[in-house]
Amino acid sequence: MIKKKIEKNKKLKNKSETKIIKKKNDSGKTKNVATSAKQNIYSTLRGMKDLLPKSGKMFMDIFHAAENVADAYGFSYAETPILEQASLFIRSIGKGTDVIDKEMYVFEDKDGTKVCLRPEATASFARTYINHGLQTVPQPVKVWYWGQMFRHDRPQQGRYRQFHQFGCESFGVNNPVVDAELVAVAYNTLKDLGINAFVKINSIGSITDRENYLVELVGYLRSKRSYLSEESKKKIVKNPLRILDSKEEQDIEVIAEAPQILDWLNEENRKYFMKVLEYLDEAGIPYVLTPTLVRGLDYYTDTVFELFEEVKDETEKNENSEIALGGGGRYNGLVSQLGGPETPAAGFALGIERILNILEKKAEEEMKQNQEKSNKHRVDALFLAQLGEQASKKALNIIEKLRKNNFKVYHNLAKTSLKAQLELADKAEVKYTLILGQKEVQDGTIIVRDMESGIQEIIDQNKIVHHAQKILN
RNA sequence: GUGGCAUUGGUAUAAUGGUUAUUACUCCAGUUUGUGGCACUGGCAAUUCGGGUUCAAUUCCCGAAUGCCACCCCA
Repeated sequence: MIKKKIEKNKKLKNKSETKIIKKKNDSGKTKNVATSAKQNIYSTLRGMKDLLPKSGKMFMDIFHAAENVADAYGFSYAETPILEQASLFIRSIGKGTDVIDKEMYVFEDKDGTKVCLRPEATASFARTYINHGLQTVPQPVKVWYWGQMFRHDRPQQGRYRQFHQFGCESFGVNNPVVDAELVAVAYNTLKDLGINAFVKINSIGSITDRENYLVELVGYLRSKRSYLSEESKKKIVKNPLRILDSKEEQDIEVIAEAPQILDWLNEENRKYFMKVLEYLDEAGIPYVLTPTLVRGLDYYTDTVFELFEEVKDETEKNENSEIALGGGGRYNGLVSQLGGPETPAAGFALGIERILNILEKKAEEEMKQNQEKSNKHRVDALFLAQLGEQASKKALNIIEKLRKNNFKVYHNLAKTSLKAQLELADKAEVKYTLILGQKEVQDGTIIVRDMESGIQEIIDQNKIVHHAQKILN
Protein backbone atom coordinates (compact mmCIF):
# COMPACT_ATOMS: atom_id res chain seq x y z
CA MET A 1 0.00 0.00 0.00
CA ILE A 2 2.69 2.45 0.99
CA LYS A 3 4.80 1.48 -1.97
CA LYS A 4 1.90 2.18 -4.23
CA LYS A 5 1.60 5.64 -2.79
CA ILE A 6 5.26 6.44 -3.27
CA GLU A 7 5.16 5.34 -6.88
CA LYS A 8 2.18 7.52 -7.47
CA ASN A 9 3.93 10.49 -5.94
CA LYS A 10 6.89 9.99 -8.22
CA LYS A 11 4.62 9.97 -11.18
CA LEU A 12 2.98 13.16 -10.11
CA LYS A 13 6.31 14.85 -9.57
CA ASN A 14 7.60 13.94 -12.98
CA LYS A 15 4.71 15.48 -14.75
CA SER A 16 5.93 19.02 -14.57
CA GLU A 17 9.02 20.50 -16.05
CA THR A 18 9.83 24.13 -15.84
CA LYS A 19 12.58 25.78 -17.75
CA ILE A 20 13.57 29.22 -16.66
CA ILE A 21 15.19 31.54 -19.12
CA LYS A 22 16.30 35.11 -18.75
CA LYS A 23 14.27 37.47 -20.83
CA LYS A 24 14.22 41.20 -21.21
CA ASN A 25 10.81 42.78 -21.03
CA ASP A 26 9.65 46.04 -22.58
CA SER A 27 10.99 48.24 -19.84
CA GLY A 28 14.43 46.73 -20.32
CA LYS A 29 14.46 44.93 -16.98
CA THR A 30 15.71 41.39 -16.93
CA LYS A 31 13.21 38.92 -15.66
CA ASN A 32 13.01 35.21 -15.16
CA VAL A 33 10.39 33.75 -17.38
CA ALA A 34 9.18 30.22 -17.37
CA THR A 35 8.68 28.72 -20.78
CA SER A 36 7.26 25.30 -21.59
CA ALA A 37 4.92 23.49 -19.24
CA LYS A 38 4.50 25.83 -16.30
CA GLN A 39 2.39 23.66 -14.13
CA ASN A 40 0.83 20.30 -14.45
CA ILE A 41 -1.25 19.55 -17.48
CA TYR A 42 -4.46 19.66 -15.48
CA SER A 43 -4.39 23.38 -14.88
CA THR A 44 -5.87 26.00 -17.17
CA LEU A 45 -3.79 28.74 -18.72
CA ARG A 46 -3.65 32.02 -16.89
CA GLY A 47 -6.88 33.97 -17.00
CA MET A 48 -8.82 31.07 -18.51
CA LYS A 49 -11.72 29.54 -16.68
CA ASP A 50 -13.57 26.26 -16.88
CA LEU A 51 -17.32 26.45 -16.74
CA LEU A 52 -18.21 23.68 -14.32
CA PRO A 53 -21.42 21.65 -14.46
CA LYS A 54 -22.81 23.31 -11.36
CA SER A 55 -22.64 26.73 -13.07
CA GLY A 56 -23.75 25.51 -16.47
CA LYS A 57 -27.43 25.93 -15.83
CA MET A 58 -26.99 29.50 -14.67
CA PHE A 59 -24.79 30.30 -17.65
CA MET A 60 -27.49 29.05 -20.00
CA ASP A 61 -30.13 30.96 -18.05
CA ILE A 62 -28.24 34.12 -18.93
CA PHE A 63 -28.12 33.04 -22.54
CA HIS A 64 -31.85 32.48 -22.64
CA ALA A 65 -32.62 35.77 -20.92
CA ALA A 66 -30.48 37.50 -23.53
CA GLU A 67 -32.13 35.59 -26.34
CA ASN A 68 -35.63 36.40 -25.13
CA VAL A 69 -35.07 40.11 -24.71
CA ALA A 70 -33.06 40.59 -27.90
CA ASP A 71 -35.60 38.60 -29.87
CA ALA A 72 -38.52 40.55 -28.46
CA TYR A 73 -36.86 43.82 -29.49
CA GLY A 74 -36.39 42.53 -33.02
CA PHE A 75 -32.71 41.68 -33.05
CA SER A 76 -31.58 38.67 -35.11
CA TYR A 77 -28.89 36.29 -33.95
CA ALA A 78 -25.64 36.43 -35.87
CA GLU A 79 -22.07 35.30 -35.49
CA THR A 80 -18.68 36.35 -36.72
CA PRO A 81 -15.43 34.36 -36.58
CA ILE A 82 -13.35 34.35 -33.43
CA LEU A 83 -10.22 34.70 -35.56
CA GLU A 84 -9.92 37.90 -37.60
CA GLN A 85 -7.29 40.02 -39.30
CA ALA A 86 -5.42 41.94 -36.64
CA SER A 87 -5.67 45.14 -38.67
CA LEU A 88 -9.47 45.15 -38.42
CA PHE A 89 -9.29 45.90 -34.73
CA ILE A 90 -6.23 48.10 -34.88
CA ARG A 91 -8.01 50.38 -37.37
CA SER A 92 -11.31 50.48 -35.53
CA ILE A 93 -10.47 50.43 -31.84
CA GLY A 94 -7.42 52.57 -32.36
CA LYS A 95 -3.69 52.52 -31.69
CA GLY A 96 -2.89 53.96 -28.32
CA THR A 97 -5.74 52.19 -26.56
CA ASP A 98 -4.78 49.52 -24.07
CA VAL A 99 -7.01 46.98 -25.76
CA ILE A 100 -4.91 47.18 -28.90
CA ASP A 101 -1.46 47.99 -27.57
CA LYS A 102 -1.32 45.57 -24.69
CA GLU A 103 -4.18 43.13 -24.68
CA MET A 104 -4.59 41.61 -28.13
CA TYR A 105 -3.74 38.01 -28.84
CA VAL A 106 -1.91 38.54 -32.13
CA PHE A 107 0.05 35.95 -34.02
CA GLU A 108 1.12 34.95 -37.48
CA ASP A 109 -0.92 32.36 -39.26
CA LYS A 110 0.84 29.63 -41.25
CA ASP A 111 0.73 31.74 -44.42
CA GLY A 112 2.18 34.75 -42.63
CA THR A 113 -1.09 36.69 -42.19
CA LYS A 114 -1.29 38.68 -39.00
CA VAL A 115 -4.34 37.35 -37.22
CA CYS A 116 -5.81 37.86 -33.78
CA LEU A 117 -8.41 36.48 -31.43
CA ARG A 118 -11.19 39.05 -31.38
CA PRO A 119 -11.11 41.35 -28.35
CA GLU A 120 -14.71 42.42 -29.03
CA ALA A 121 -17.33 41.98 -31.71
CA THR A 122 -18.42 45.45 -32.83
CA ALA A 123 -15.66 45.87 -35.38
CA SER A 124 -16.41 42.41 -36.76
CA PHE A 125 -20.04 43.30 -37.34
CA ALA A 126 -19.08 46.58 -38.98
CA ARG A 127 -16.94 44.48 -41.32
CA THR A 128 -19.85 42.12 -41.91
CA TYR A 129 -22.08 45.07 -42.76
CA ILE A 130 -19.68 46.24 -45.46
CA ASN A 131 -18.62 42.79 -46.60
CA HIS A 132 -22.15 41.55 -47.28
CA GLY A 133 -23.63 44.82 -48.45
CA LEU A 134 -26.13 45.04 -45.63
CA GLN A 135 -26.87 48.68 -46.47
CA THR A 136 -29.13 47.29 -49.20
CA VAL A 137 -31.57 45.63 -46.76
CA PRO A 138 -34.14 47.61 -44.75
CA GLN A 139 -32.47 49.73 -42.07
CA PRO A 140 -31.75 49.44 -39.23
CA VAL A 141 -29.93 46.13 -39.39
CA LYS A 142 -30.26 44.75 -35.88
CA VAL A 143 -28.16 41.83 -34.69
CA TRP A 144 -27.44 40.19 -31.37
CA TYR A 145 -24.54 37.90 -30.61
CA TRP A 146 -23.03 35.77 -27.88
CA GLY A 147 -19.51 34.45 -27.75
CA GLN A 148 -15.96 34.37 -26.50
CA MET A 149 -13.74 37.42 -26.56
CA PHE A 150 -10.03 37.52 -25.73
CA ARG A 151 -7.94 40.12 -23.99
CA HIS A 152 -4.49 39.47 -22.59
CA ASP A 153 -5.11 41.42 -19.42
CA ARG A 154 -3.95 40.75 -15.89
CA PRO A 155 -6.62 38.53 -14.35
CA GLN A 156 -8.71 39.61 -11.40
CA GLN A 157 -12.13 38.72 -10.19
CA GLY A 158 -14.61 39.37 -12.99
CA ARG A 159 -11.83 39.78 -15.47
CA TYR A 160 -10.58 36.92 -17.57
CA ARG A 161 -8.48 36.56 -20.69
CA GLN A 162 -11.22 34.58 -22.35
CA PHE A 163 -14.69 35.80 -21.51
CA HIS A 164 -18.16 35.84 -23.01
CA GLN A 165 -20.11 38.80 -24.20
CA PHE A 166 -23.72 39.19 -25.10
CA GLY A 167 -24.22 42.21 -27.31
CA CYS A 168 -26.50 43.98 -29.75
CA GLU A 169 -25.63 46.19 -32.69
CA SER A 170 -27.95 48.40 -34.68
CA PHE A 171 -26.73 49.76 -38.03
CA GLY A 172 -28.11 52.35 -40.38
CA VAL A 173 -30.32 54.67 -38.34
CA ASN A 174 -29.33 57.79 -36.46
CA ASN A 175 -32.21 58.32 -34.09
CA PRO A 176 -32.31 58.76 -30.31
CA VAL A 177 -34.83 55.96 -30.03
CA VAL A 178 -32.20 53.51 -31.28
CA ASP A 179 -29.81 54.51 -28.51
CA ALA A 180 -32.57 54.23 -25.92
CA GLU A 181 -33.68 50.87 -27.26
CA LEU A 182 -30.19 49.45 -26.86
CA VAL A 183 -29.97 50.68 -23.30
CA ALA A 184 -33.37 49.11 -22.69
CA VAL A 185 -32.31 45.71 -24.02
CA ALA A 186 -29.20 45.68 -21.84
CA TYR A 187 -31.07 46.92 -18.80
CA ASN A 188 -34.03 44.58 -19.17
CA THR A 189 -31.84 41.55 -19.71
CA LEU A 190 -30.24 42.22 -16.33
CA LYS A 191 -33.61 42.93 -14.80
CA ASP A 192 -35.04 39.64 -16.09
CA LEU A 193 -32.16 37.90 -14.35
CA GLY A 194 -33.06 39.55 -11.09
CA ILE A 195 -30.25 42.10 -11.13
CA ASN A 196 -31.11 45.64 -10.17
CA ALA A 197 -29.05 47.75 -12.52
CA PHE A 198 -28.63 51.40 -13.27
CA VAL A 199 -27.10 53.17 -16.21
CA LYS A 200 -24.34 55.73 -16.31
CA ILE A 201 -24.73 57.78 -19.43
CA ASN A 202 -23.01 60.64 -21.20
CA SER A 203 -22.48 62.07 -24.65
CA ILE A 204 -19.03 62.67 -26.03
CA GLY A 205 -20.32 64.38 -29.16
CA SER A 206 -19.00 64.24 -32.68
CA ILE A 207 -15.32 64.13 -33.46
CA THR A 208 -15.21 67.91 -34.03
CA ASP A 209 -17.09 68.52 -30.78
CA ARG A 210 -14.50 66.47 -29.02
CA GLU A 211 -11.58 68.22 -30.68
CA ASN A 212 -12.91 71.61 -29.62
CA TYR A 213 -13.55 70.37 -26.13
CA LEU A 214 -10.12 68.81 -25.82
CA VAL A 215 -8.43 72.13 -26.54
CA GLU A 216 -10.40 73.66 -23.71
CA LEU A 217 -9.86 70.72 -21.35
CA VAL A 218 -6.12 70.50 -21.91
CA GLY A 219 -5.83 74.24 -21.37
CA TYR A 220 -7.67 73.92 -18.09
CA LEU A 221 -5.68 70.90 -16.93
CA ARG A 222 -2.40 72.62 -17.77
CA SER A 223 -3.41 75.52 -15.57
CA LYS A 224 -4.06 73.12 -12.69
CA ARG A 225 -1.15 70.86 -13.48
CA SER A 226 0.54 71.20 -10.11
CA TYR A 227 -2.57 69.89 -8.33
CA LEU A 228 -2.81 66.72 -10.37
CA SER A 229 -1.45 63.29 -9.52
CA GLU A 230 1.67 62.06 -11.27
CA GLU A 231 -0.33 59.62 -13.36
CA SER A 232 -2.68 62.29 -14.56
CA LYS A 233 0.13 64.69 -15.42
CA LYS A 234 1.39 62.14 -17.92
CA LYS A 235 -2.06 61.77 -19.41
CA ILE A 236 -2.43 65.46 -20.24
CA VAL A 237 -0.50 64.77 -23.41
CA LYS A 238 -1.28 61.11 -23.91
CA ASN A 239 -4.98 60.80 -23.16
CA PRO A 240 -6.54 63.80 -21.41
CA LEU A 241 -10.10 62.45 -21.46
CA ARG A 242 -9.00 59.61 -19.22
CA ILE A 243 -8.12 62.02 -16.43
CA LEU A 244 -11.83 62.58 -16.01
CA ASP A 245 -12.43 59.14 -14.52
CA SER A 246 -9.35 59.14 -12.30
CA LYS A 247 -9.90 57.80 -8.80
CA GLU A 248 -7.24 59.96 -7.14
CA GLU A 249 -8.76 62.36 -4.67
CA GLN A 250 -6.59 65.28 -5.71
CA ASP A 251 -7.65 64.73 -9.31
CA ILE A 252 -11.31 64.53 -8.42
CA GLU A 253 -11.14 68.03 -6.96
CA VAL A 254 -9.65 69.40 -10.13
CA ILE A 255 -12.11 67.49 -12.32
CA ALA A 256 -15.09 68.88 -10.42
CA GLU A 257 -14.23 72.34 -11.74
CA ALA A 258 -13.25 71.19 -15.21
CA PRO A 259 -15.21 72.13 -18.33
CA GLN A 260 -17.79 69.49 -19.21
CA ILE A 261 -18.06 67.97 -22.63
CA LEU A 262 -21.84 68.38 -22.66
CA ASP A 263 -21.34 72.15 -22.85
CA TRP A 264 -19.27 71.72 -25.98
CA LEU A 265 -21.66 69.68 -28.06
CA ASN A 266 -23.11 71.42 -31.06
CA GLU A 267 -26.79 72.25 -30.96
CA GLU A 268 -27.87 69.21 -32.93
CA ASN A 269 -25.92 66.66 -30.91
CA ARG A 270 -27.05 68.26 -27.70
CA LYS A 271 -30.70 67.97 -28.68
CA TYR A 272 -30.10 64.42 -29.79
CA PHE A 273 -28.72 63.47 -26.41
CA MET A 274 -31.57 65.17 -24.54
CA LYS A 275 -33.98 63.09 -26.60
CA VAL A 276 -32.18 59.91 -25.62
CA LEU A 277 -32.62 60.87 -21.98
CA GLU A 278 -36.30 61.61 -22.53
CA TYR A 279 -36.82 58.16 -23.98
CA LEU A 280 -35.08 56.61 -20.99
CA ASP A 281 -37.28 58.62 -18.61
CA GLU A 282 -40.31 57.39 -20.45
CA ALA A 283 -39.11 53.79 -20.32
CA GLY A 284 -38.51 54.05 -16.59
CA ILE A 285 -34.85 53.13 -16.85
CA PRO A 286 -32.82 54.56 -13.98
CA TYR A 287 -29.80 56.49 -15.20
CA VAL A 288 -27.18 58.81 -13.82
CA LEU A 289 -25.91 61.53 -16.08
CA THR A 290 -22.16 61.14 -15.70
CA PRO A 291 -20.16 63.88 -17.42
CA THR A 292 -16.90 62.12 -16.59
CA LEU A 293 -17.84 58.93 -18.42
CA VAL A 294 -15.55 58.46 -21.41
CA ARG A 295 -15.01 55.16 -23.07
CA GLY A 296 -11.74 53.57 -24.05
CA LEU A 297 -12.35 52.63 -27.64
CA ASP A 298 -11.70 55.26 -30.29
CA TYR A 299 -14.75 54.61 -32.40
CA TYR A 300 -17.36 55.93 -30.00
CA THR A 301 -19.25 59.13 -30.79
CA ASP A 302 -22.20 60.84 -29.08
CA THR A 303 -24.04 58.61 -26.64
CA VAL A 304 -21.94 56.39 -24.35
CA PHE A 305 -23.18 54.35 -21.42
CA GLU A 306 -22.22 51.70 -18.89
CA LEU A 307 -24.32 49.45 -16.66
CA PHE A 308 -23.70 48.76 -12.99
CA GLU A 309 -25.36 46.75 -10.30
CA GLU A 310 -27.37 48.81 -7.86
CA VAL A 311 -26.30 47.91 -4.33
CA LYS A 312 -28.07 49.07 -1.20
CA ASP A 313 -25.46 48.11 1.34
CA GLU A 314 -22.77 50.77 1.71
CA THR A 315 -20.13 48.22 2.65
CA GLU A 316 -20.79 46.17 -0.44
CA LYS A 317 -20.69 49.28 -2.52
CA ASN A 318 -16.98 49.81 -2.20
CA GLU A 319 -16.28 46.25 -3.20
CA ASN A 320 -18.41 45.83 -6.22
CA SER A 321 -19.97 48.93 -7.66
CA GLU A 322 -16.89 49.76 -9.67
CA ILE A 323 -17.15 46.78 -11.97
CA ALA A 324 -19.20 47.59 -15.04
CA LEU A 325 -21.47 44.78 -16.17
CA GLY A 326 -21.52 46.14 -19.65
CA GLY A 327 -21.19 49.18 -21.81
CA GLY A 328 -21.80 50.59 -25.20
CA GLY A 329 -22.64 53.61 -27.24
CA ARG A 330 -22.95 55.11 -30.68
CA TYR A 331 -20.20 54.76 -33.26
CA ASN A 332 -21.25 56.74 -36.31
CA GLY A 333 -17.79 56.87 -37.80
CA LEU A 334 -16.83 53.24 -37.63
CA VAL A 335 -18.28 51.78 -40.81
CA SER A 336 -16.94 54.54 -43.02
CA GLN A 337 -13.61 54.43 -41.25
CA LEU A 338 -13.31 50.80 -42.30
CA GLY A 339 -13.98 51.75 -45.89
CA GLY A 340 -17.76 51.33 -46.02
CA PRO A 341 -20.52 53.88 -46.68
CA GLU A 342 -21.30 56.58 -44.11
CA THR A 343 -23.39 54.58 -41.67
CA PRO A 344 -24.70 55.58 -38.29
CA ALA A 345 -24.63 52.73 -35.77
CA ALA A 346 -24.77 51.92 -32.08
CA GLY A 347 -24.42 48.91 -29.82
CA PHE A 348 -23.57 47.48 -26.43
CA ALA A 349 -22.06 44.40 -24.82
CA LEU A 350 -22.56 42.74 -21.45
CA GLY A 351 -19.87 40.71 -19.67
CA ILE A 352 -21.36 37.31 -18.96
CA GLU A 353 -18.82 36.21 -16.34
CA ARG A 354 -19.49 39.35 -14.36
CA ILE A 355 -23.21 38.68 -14.42
CA LEU A 356 -22.62 35.05 -13.53
CA ASN A 357 -20.56 36.18 -10.58
CA ILE A 358 -23.42 38.22 -9.19
CA LEU A 359 -25.99 35.49 -9.76
CA GLU A 360 -23.81 32.89 -8.07
CA LYS A 361 -23.32 35.08 -5.03
CA LYS A 362 -27.06 35.59 -4.84
CA ALA A 363 -27.76 31.89 -5.17
CA GLU A 364 -25.29 31.15 -2.40
CA GLU A 365 -27.01 33.56 -0.06
CA GLU A 366 -30.37 32.05 -0.85
CA MET A 367 -28.98 28.59 -0.19
CA LYS A 368 -27.78 29.68 3.21
CA GLN A 369 -31.15 31.13 4.07
CA ASN A 370 -32.90 27.98 2.95
CA GLN A 371 -30.58 25.88 5.03
CA GLU A 372 -31.42 27.92 8.09
CA LYS A 373 -35.07 27.30 7.47
CA SER A 374 -34.18 23.75 6.42
CA ASN A 375 -36.64 24.03 3.61
CA LYS A 376 -36.49 21.70 0.71
CA HIS A 377 -37.37 23.07 -2.68
CA ARG A 378 -38.64 20.08 -4.51
CA VAL A 379 -38.37 20.27 -8.26
CA ASP A 380 -41.11 19.34 -10.66
CA ALA A 381 -39.24 16.32 -11.85
CA LEU A 382 -39.14 12.55 -11.52
CA PHE A 383 -36.43 10.10 -10.61
CA LEU A 384 -36.47 6.64 -12.09
CA ALA A 385 -34.96 3.90 -9.94
CA GLN A 386 -34.49 0.46 -11.38
CA LEU A 387 -33.57 -2.98 -10.07
CA GLY A 388 -32.13 -5.76 -12.15
CA GLU A 389 -31.15 -6.03 -15.77
CA GLN A 390 -34.67 -6.40 -17.12
CA ALA A 391 -35.75 -3.27 -15.37
CA SER A 392 -32.79 -1.17 -16.46
CA LYS A 393 -33.48 -2.11 -20.08
CA LYS A 394 -37.10 -1.14 -19.72
CA ALA A 395 -36.06 2.06 -18.00
CA LEU A 396 -34.71 3.78 -21.10
CA ASN A 397 -38.01 3.09 -22.76
CA ILE A 398 -39.97 4.77 -20.00
CA ILE A 399 -37.60 7.73 -19.77
CA GLU A 400 -38.06 8.38 -23.48
CA LYS A 401 -41.83 8.15 -23.21
CA LEU A 402 -41.85 10.74 -20.45
CA ARG A 403 -39.27 12.93 -22.14
CA LYS A 404 -41.45 13.21 -25.22
CA ASN A 405 -44.13 14.62 -22.96
CA ASN A 406 -41.69 17.14 -21.53
CA PHE A 407 -41.04 15.51 -18.20
CA LYS A 408 -37.55 15.63 -16.75
CA VAL A 409 -36.51 12.21 -15.51
CA TYR A 410 -33.35 12.01 -13.41
CA HIS A 411 -31.77 8.59 -13.19
CA ASN A 412 -28.58 6.66 -12.72
CA LEU A 413 -28.97 3.37 -14.49
CA ALA A 414 -25.50 2.23 -13.53
CA LYS A 415 -26.41 1.97 -9.87
CA THR A 416 -27.62 -1.38 -8.67
CA SER A 417 -28.90 -0.87 -5.17
CA LEU A 418 -32.25 0.76 -4.65
CA LYS A 419 -30.96 2.51 -1.59
CA ALA A 420 -28.24 4.32 -3.52
CA GLN A 421 -30.78 5.42 -6.11
CA LEU A 422 -33.17 6.77 -3.55
CA GLU A 423 -30.31 8.73 -2.04
CA LEU A 424 -29.70 10.33 -5.41
CA ALA A 425 -33.39 11.04 -5.81
CA ASP A 426 -33.31 12.76 -2.48
CA LYS A 427 -30.34 14.89 -3.46
CA ALA A 428 -31.92 15.83 -6.74
CA GLU A 429 -34.91 16.98 -4.66
CA VAL A 430 -37.46 15.51 -7.00
CA LYS A 431 -41.10 15.30 -5.98
CA TYR A 432 -41.65 11.70 -7.04
CA THR A 433 -39.54 8.63 -7.64
CA LEU A 434 -40.61 5.87 -10.01
CA ILE A 435 -39.49 2.42 -8.91
CA LEU A 436 -39.19 -0.37 -11.43
CA GLY A 437 -38.12 -3.84 -10.23
CA GLN A 438 -38.26 -7.39 -11.55
CA LYS A 439 -41.76 -7.84 -10.30
CA GLU A 440 -43.06 -4.66 -11.87
CA VAL A 441 -41.49 -5.50 -15.21
CA GLN A 442 -43.36 -8.80 -15.20
CA ASP A 443 -46.66 -7.26 -14.12
CA GLY A 444 -46.35 -4.24 -16.41
CA THR A 445 -46.70 -1.92 -13.45
CA ILE A 446 -44.52 0.72 -11.75
CA ILE A 447 -44.37 2.14 -8.26
CA VAL A 448 -44.75 5.89 -7.76
CA ARG A 449 -43.25 7.09 -4.50
CA ASP A 450 -44.06 10.52 -3.07
CA MET A 451 -40.72 11.70 -1.68
CA GLU A 452 -42.30 14.08 0.77
CA SER A 453 -44.72 11.70 2.48
CA GLY A 454 -43.27 8.35 1.52
CA ILE A 455 -46.66 7.17 0.29
CA GLN A 456 -46.45 4.74 -2.63
CA GLU A 457 -48.88 3.86 -5.33
CA ILE A 458 -48.74 1.08 -7.90
CA ILE A 459 -49.89 2.04 -11.37
CA ASP A 460 -50.00 0.57 -14.84
CA GLN A 461 -46.93 1.38 -16.96
CA ASN A 462 -49.13 2.47 -19.84
CA LYS A 463 -50.73 5.13 -17.69
CA ILE A 464 -47.44 6.60 -16.56
CA VAL A 465 -47.58 9.74 -18.71
CA HIS A 466 -51.15 10.43 -17.76
CA HIS A 467 -50.33 9.90 -14.10
CA ALA A 468 -47.29 12.17 -14.27
CA GLN A 469 -49.41 14.90 -15.76
CA LYS A 470 -51.83 14.55 -12.90
CA ILE A 471 -49.31 14.67 -10.05
CA LEU A 472 -46.87 17.24 -11.42
CA ASN A 473 -49.10 19.79 -13.09
C1' G B 1 1.94 46.02 -17.66
C1' U B 2 3.21 47.99 -11.95
C1' G B 3 2.84 47.03 -6.66
C1' G B 4 0.94 44.11 -2.27
C1' C B 5 -0.91 39.50 -0.06
C1' A B 6 -1.67 34.30 -0.54
C1' U B 7 -0.91 28.81 -2.15
C1' U B 8 -1.90 21.65 2.36
C1' G B 9 -6.90 15.92 -0.89
C1' G B 10 -12.48 17.99 -5.38
C1' U B 11 -14.02 21.84 -1.28
C1' A B 12 -13.08 23.88 3.62
C1' U B 13 -9.36 23.30 7.31
C1' A B 14 -5.32 21.45 11.46
C1' A B 15 -0.23 20.68 12.42
C1' U B 16 5.08 19.99 12.16
C1' G B 17 12.77 21.16 10.53
C1' G B 18 12.84 14.33 11.20
C1' U B 19 9.58 7.21 10.33
C1' U B 20 1.78 6.18 8.76
C1' A B 21 0.30 14.96 7.59
C1' U B 22 -5.31 16.26 11.28
C1' U B 23 -10.44 16.91 10.79
C1' A B 24 -15.13 17.81 8.30
C1' C B 25 -17.90 17.82 3.78
C1' U B 26 -18.15 15.58 -1.07
C1' C B 27 -17.45 10.98 -3.81
C1' C B 28 -17.38 5.30 -3.86
C1' A B 29 -18.69 0.52 -1.33
C1' G B 30 -21.25 -1.56 2.59
C1' U B 31 -24.21 -2.18 7.71
C1' U B 32 -27.98 -10.03 5.76
C1' U B 33 -29.37 -9.12 0.12
C1' G B 34 -36.44 -4.26 -3.08
C1' U B 35 -36.94 1.80 -0.16
C1' G B 36 -34.05 8.19 0.75
C1' G B 37 -33.36 12.56 4.05
C1' C B 38 -30.36 10.00 10.51
C1' A B 39 -26.46 6.87 12.37
C1' C B 40 -22.27 3.54 11.81
C1' U B 41 -18.01 0.88 9.13
C1' G B 42 -14.50 0.87 5.28
C1' G B 43 -12.28 3.10 0.85
C1' C B 44 -10.40 7.07 -2.86
C1' A B 45 -7.91 11.62 -2.33
C1' A B 46 -3.28 16.84 -0.61
C1' U B 47 1.70 19.90 1.38
C1' U B 48 1.70 24.32 -6.58
C1' C B 49 6.55 23.90 -9.17
C1' G B 50 12.04 24.65 -9.39
C1' G B 51 16.43 25.78 -6.79
C1' G B 52 19.16 26.87 -2.14
C1' U B 53 20.35 26.21 3.35
C1' U B 54 20.40 21.45 6.30
C1' C B 55 22.37 14.95 8.08
C1' A B 56 16.90 15.94 7.17
C1' A B 57 12.27 20.78 4.38
C1' U B 58 5.49 20.59 3.51
C1' U B 59 7.68 23.90 7.36
C1' C B 60 13.33 28.54 6.59
C1' C B 61 15.37 31.52 2.10
C1' C B 62 15.17 32.79 -3.30
C1' G B 63 12.77 32.35 -7.96
C1' A B 64 8.66 30.79 -11.08
C1' A B 65 3.56 29.58 -11.80
C1' U B 66 -1.30 30.52 -10.37
C1' G B 67 -5.12 33.15 -7.52
C1' C B 68 -6.89 37.47 -4.97
C1' C B 69 -6.51 42.94 -3.90
C1' A B 70 -5.04 47.96 -5.46
C1' C B 71 -3.41 50.62 -9.86
C1' C B 72 -3.68 50.70 -15.29
C1' C B 73 -7.59 49.48 -18.20
C1' C B 74 -12.02 47.16 -19.26
C1' A B 75 -16.92 43.41 -20.10
